Amino acid sequence: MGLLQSLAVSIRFQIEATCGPARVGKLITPHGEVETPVFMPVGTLASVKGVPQDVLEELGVQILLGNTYHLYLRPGIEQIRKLGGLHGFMAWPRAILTDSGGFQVFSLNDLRKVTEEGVTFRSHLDGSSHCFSPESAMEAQIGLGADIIMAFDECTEYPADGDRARASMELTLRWAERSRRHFEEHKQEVPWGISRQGKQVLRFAQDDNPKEMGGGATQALFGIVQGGMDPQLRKESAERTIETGFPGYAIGGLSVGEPRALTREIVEATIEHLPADKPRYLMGVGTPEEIVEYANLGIDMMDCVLPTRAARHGLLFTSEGKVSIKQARYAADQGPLDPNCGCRVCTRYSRAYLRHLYASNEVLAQVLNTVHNLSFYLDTMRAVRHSIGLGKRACSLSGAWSRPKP
RNA sequence: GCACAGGUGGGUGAGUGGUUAAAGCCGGCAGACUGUAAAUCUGCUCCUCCUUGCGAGGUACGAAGGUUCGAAUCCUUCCCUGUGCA
Repeated sequence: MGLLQSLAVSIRFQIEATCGPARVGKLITPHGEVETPVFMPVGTLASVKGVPQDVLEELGVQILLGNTYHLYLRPGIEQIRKLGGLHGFMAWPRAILTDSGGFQVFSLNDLRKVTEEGVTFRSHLDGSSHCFSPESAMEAQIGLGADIIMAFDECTEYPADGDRARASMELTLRWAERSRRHFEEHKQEVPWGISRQGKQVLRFAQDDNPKEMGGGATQALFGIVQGGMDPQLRKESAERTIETGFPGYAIGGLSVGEPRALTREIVEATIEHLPADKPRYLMGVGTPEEIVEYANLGIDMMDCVLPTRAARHGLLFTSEGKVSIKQARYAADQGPLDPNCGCRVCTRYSRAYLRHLYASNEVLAQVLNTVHNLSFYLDTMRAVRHSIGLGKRACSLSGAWSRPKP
């Protein structure tokens, strides 16, 4: 691998304590430190649906996800680049990770065609035709300017037979190589992000971390391990992705409809082949109990639409289990959503009010529900870091998660 | 009092002789949601029974009668509601 220089300063990962396979650490990015294990809320369209950026900051969100495919279609990469990159555009001073669009190869099943070169998509917005290749996905992500960007991969569907899983894995490996090559040749400094007034608004990065990152930090490109549900393929995918060389590794292709026990099995089978000193990112996971479980297994980063989407659908996660706030039983319930939660929603509003907002289709229902769910997830991860830091295996905020509902 | 228009399941509202226990929507109940085509989607929602099935009975479209093989749908009377005129 001597041909390609190793990356200039992009991110650094420090492990501070471990407990078995679990670890707590710091991911130092051009836009601040991220304490790991971390849960990353999903903000596909440069927005965590329903929650303003300042509220996200107050909740303690340290890193957000954005999506290349969606932002490419609207408002367009060039537009965002001109407006200060994703950070400047959405006025988010902390870290951002963009997904490459690889997942849309999977989820937009009916609207795409995969070839060696890349993927031809039909826009879900207007039906227009677009191509994504490893190179163009890198170009787009360089334009967006997130701190961490992802290799362009193919998320293997489930179920997939052995031949299909291997072929898909091989394709992802070739795309990983192309992604890295293109990125190395074209990578740029992460834009600080410029506000409307022309001032630098991203003071956190500027003031608190200038020496760490030297102000000239580049983006970091992570590789993605595929291999379907076959531990052998996973091993091979991990080893060969590592050979290509990335500052962090993601486990992709899970949470695609397989049984949960299998997800865990594959995570364990994959994780043992990933380097201990690099961040490990499990993509698309999971429920509150799952994120705890995976942190215990040594996963450092996770993201999932579940807390935000479920919130908009009236499903709330609490220390006492799931609460479907839409139910009429809460119509006169004056109690807090979660008596053990200190979030701004639980300390201020009643279940009856939240239920009313939901039933009335008020936008505020989505806002408050999302704030609570994110708060619950972030609290859970804080507790996990605390426990692992103390050398204890983390446990879920409540046993409710592992108990069957009464 | 007269003239029109109406009275349908928890609400609203289709249906004007037979595949109608009765569309759709709302409400109610249950469920799904895991790198966001998702403020979305899926069931169920008269009663009883069972072998839970495009199952068997029973009720049901203001009330009571009638016509008809068959009526929410046609006729008669009554009750009620809205609008207009006195």
